[in-house]
Order: sequence, then structure tokens, then C-alpha cells
Amino acid sequence: MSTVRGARERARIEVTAAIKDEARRQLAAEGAAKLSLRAVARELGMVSSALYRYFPSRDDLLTALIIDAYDSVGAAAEAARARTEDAPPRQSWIAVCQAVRSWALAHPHEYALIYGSPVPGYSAPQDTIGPAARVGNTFIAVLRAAYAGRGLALPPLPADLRPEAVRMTEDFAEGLPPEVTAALVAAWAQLVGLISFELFGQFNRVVEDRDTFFTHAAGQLAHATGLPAI
Amino acid sequence: MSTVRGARERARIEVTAAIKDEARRQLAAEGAAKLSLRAVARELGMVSSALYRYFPSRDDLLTALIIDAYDSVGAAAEAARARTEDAPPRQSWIAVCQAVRSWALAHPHEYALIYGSPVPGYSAPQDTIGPAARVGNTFIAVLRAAYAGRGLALPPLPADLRPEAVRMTEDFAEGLPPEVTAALVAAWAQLVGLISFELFGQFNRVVEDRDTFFTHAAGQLAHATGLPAI
DNA sequence: CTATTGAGAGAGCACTGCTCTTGCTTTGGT
DNA sequence: ACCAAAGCAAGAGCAGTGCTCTCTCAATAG
Repeated sequence: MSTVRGARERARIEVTAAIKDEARRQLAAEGAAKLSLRAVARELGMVSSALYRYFPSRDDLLTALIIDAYDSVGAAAEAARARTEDAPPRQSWIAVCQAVRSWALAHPHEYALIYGSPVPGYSAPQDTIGPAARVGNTFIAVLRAAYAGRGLALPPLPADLRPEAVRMTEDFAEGLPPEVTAALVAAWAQLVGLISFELFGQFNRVVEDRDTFFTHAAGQLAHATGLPAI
Repeated sequence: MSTVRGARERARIEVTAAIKDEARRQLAAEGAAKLSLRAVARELGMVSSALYRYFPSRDDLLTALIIDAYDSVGAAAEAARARTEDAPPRQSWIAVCQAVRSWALAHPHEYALIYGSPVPGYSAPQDTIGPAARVGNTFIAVLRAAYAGRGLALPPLPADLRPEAVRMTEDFAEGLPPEVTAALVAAWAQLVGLISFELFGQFNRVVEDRDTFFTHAAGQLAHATGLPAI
């Protein structure tokens, strides 16, 4: 139970939130590289050393922001799916793709934080893996619904990939045909590639009409996971 | 002509190279975030201010490393294509994909520098766009050879994407069917997505047998660009 | 009511990118 | 061959960073 125990505990929660808010502001304004503990503290009217009572290091603050970013994009994806629950699965798929892209365009630095080069340490802390899975799980949900009691429309896997696909299915996509699981994982990575290229400037002087291009590509990815064309 | 004009000019070239080498060493060891001008200077036995005679700022040093990285991965891709010039185009395509991935696994921090979040300014300087195109041009070359005097094996583009695909073709992929150009651009972005997911830890606890998975995905991308299965 | 815990403040360390000034050496024109 | 100009290294210094340590004071718990 999280009953409020006293003024102290309540204050701690509020200050922690204020720090994260200000840090997120600086992140959005200048990027992760220029996020400075001292500047956050200054803006909040406290001295820098006081901030260490709330986050033991700069990396921990960043990790907190990473988790929030995962949750934010995950929520956007889930909302898109909920909005299209009754539409054909292909439309639902494309809607989720577009939701992720829109979120990325609206929060470029937060996107870079989670899908760009990992800034803090090398392996992501344990706390991030839950929120990190939300978008992927949304895609899984779309496909699960689409494949409920329907035949497979995908060619069989090559022999060397099949065991891996079966394992992945058992691990996190129970119920999906292994062909679909493998295609889904690839499609999800590829989607992020498309968004990253657009966001990180790789499409400058290459792709101009990005909305159209992306929507088409998202449709191709839907096709790759075996979703019917309608 | 780059005739050596004198001891001074020669020294400048050598020192510039030494700085880049040491910087690349630190980049490979610790990542772009921890690359420090002072540490580079220290390691080279010079004082930090002297380094500014060669690179006007840290970002300029990083830009030089970015260009080198683009050239490095571009050379790897071109070599893979040269090695498979007489093979069926699908094999050539897959070989180039694998060359890019291998380069990325061997130079993770340099890869992150060019395909991860852009570290220095936001828009890449003019000097980078030439080297940055080498890998893409390699893929274009593979497809150009494959489509020389051969029919199209791709469905027609939707009406809204067609003009964009035609423009892209005229801009940098002269001779390719517009359907192929559009598919290629998407495939290239998607390939980077696959590699980034693997390199940045997004495949941890998800994909185990990464060689197999990647090779299969590369084959799917070849298929998406219309290359025949053999 | 007292002992313990948590929080803010301040000083300080080691480091960073970058600038400016001061000498010295190589260069190019006369 | 000489001499001004340009290129270069060194040193000091500024403003900023992450982080640690100590000190003081207020809130909590027994």
C-alpha cells in the first residue's frame, strides 16, 4: 500500500517528480548530451549536491527518463491499437506504426535516448526491460488477434531459423505461428530503422514526402508479417 | 596535385593523422561521449591548446571521425560487392548486408556515431554526405546490375507514392524502376534498424541466434527489392 | 523527549572545452 | 642572405561539469 506516511515522504515524491520534469525539459531542449545535473538543480533553486539525495548519479537520472520514455511511447502505441480494435488488423498495424512515428517526431531526443545509441552504461538496467517491451507487445497483440482461428499466410521458415523462431514464440509470443513471430521481430526492428533514418537526418536529400513513404513502408511490413491486404 | 611542399606541411599531415588515430582509439574504447580533447592531447604528449591548431573544436574532430567511419563502412560494403560480382544478385545483396553488419559489430562505437543518435550538431555537415552515400550506392549498384535488361518483378506503386519514387530515381538511382528505388530506400533503412537493434541491446533476451536471424532478414529484404530467389 | 534518520548547503576535487597571450621556428618574398 | 609574416606549441586562465565530504537543521520513530 502506498498510503501517504507523512510530509517528508510526500515531499520526496514531489521533488523527485520536479527533478524529472525539469530534466525532461532540458532533454527535449538540448539533448541527452547536454543534460546537466547542476543546471537542473539551479533551475529548481536547490544546490547540486542536494540532487544526489534523489538520484545517485547522472546516469540514474537518465535511466529514469529512459523508463518514462519507454512508457510514453508504449502508451501511444497501445492507444493507437485500442482506437482501431475493430478495424481490420492491417489498419491496426499501420495505426500503431504511425503512432510510434508520431511520438518519435514529437519527442526526438527522448526517442534518441531509447532507440539511438545507448548513452549510459552498455547493458540496459533490469528496470527498463518491462517498459521497453510495451510497443513490441502491442504489435504482438495486433497479430494475435489477427491470427486467432485463421490459417497461416506465410511461407515456411528455413530449417536453420525454425528452432529460434519456436523459442521466441514460447518466450514472449505464445500462440503465434513461429513464422509470424520471426517476421514480427524483424518488422519491429525495421520500423525503428525507418523512423531513425528520418529522425537522424539520413533521409535528408533522399526522401521528401515522408508521410507517404512511411505509410507505404508500414503497409509493406504488415504484409511481411502475413496480414491480409484489406 | 598533393606534392609535399615542405617539412611543415608534412608534419601537419602527420600530426593530424596521429590525433585522429588516438581519438579513434578512445572512441573505440569508451564511446563518443567520453572522447576528450585533453586526453587525446595528453596521450600524444602535447598540450591541449595545441590541438586546436588542427581541429577548431571537439565537434570538428568528431565530424572527421564520422567521415572516416562512413568511408570505412562504405569500403567494406564495396569490397563485399566486388567479391560477389559474378554471383547471383541476391547473394551479392546478402553479402553486402552481412559486410555492413560485420563492420558494425567490429566497430560498435563508430557505428553508433554514424547511425545512432547524432552527437554533434543536428544537421550533418556538407562534407559527410558524400561518404555517407557509399553504402547506399553499393546497394544501388547491385540492383542496377540485377535489373539490367530484365523485367520488373514488383507490384506497381500506389498513386500517391509514385511521383516521389520517380523523383528519387532521377536524383540518385537513374535507371532503376521507381518501384525498386522506393523498395531499396526502405530496405536500407530497415537493414540499419536490424543492426541497431542487435548492437544497442534491443535484441537481448529476444533474439539469440543472431547470425541466422540476420541472414534470413537480409534475404527477405532482397526479396522486397524484387531480386529473384536464386 | 530523545535518538535516529533524511534533507539541504557549502566547499572542494578532478576533470572538461575553449580562449588568449607569449615566445619560438619554419616559411616566402625581397 | 636577411627579415617580416605566418604557423605552431606552451601556459595560464575561465566557466562549466559530475561527484564527494562535512556540517547543520528539521522531521520522524521509539
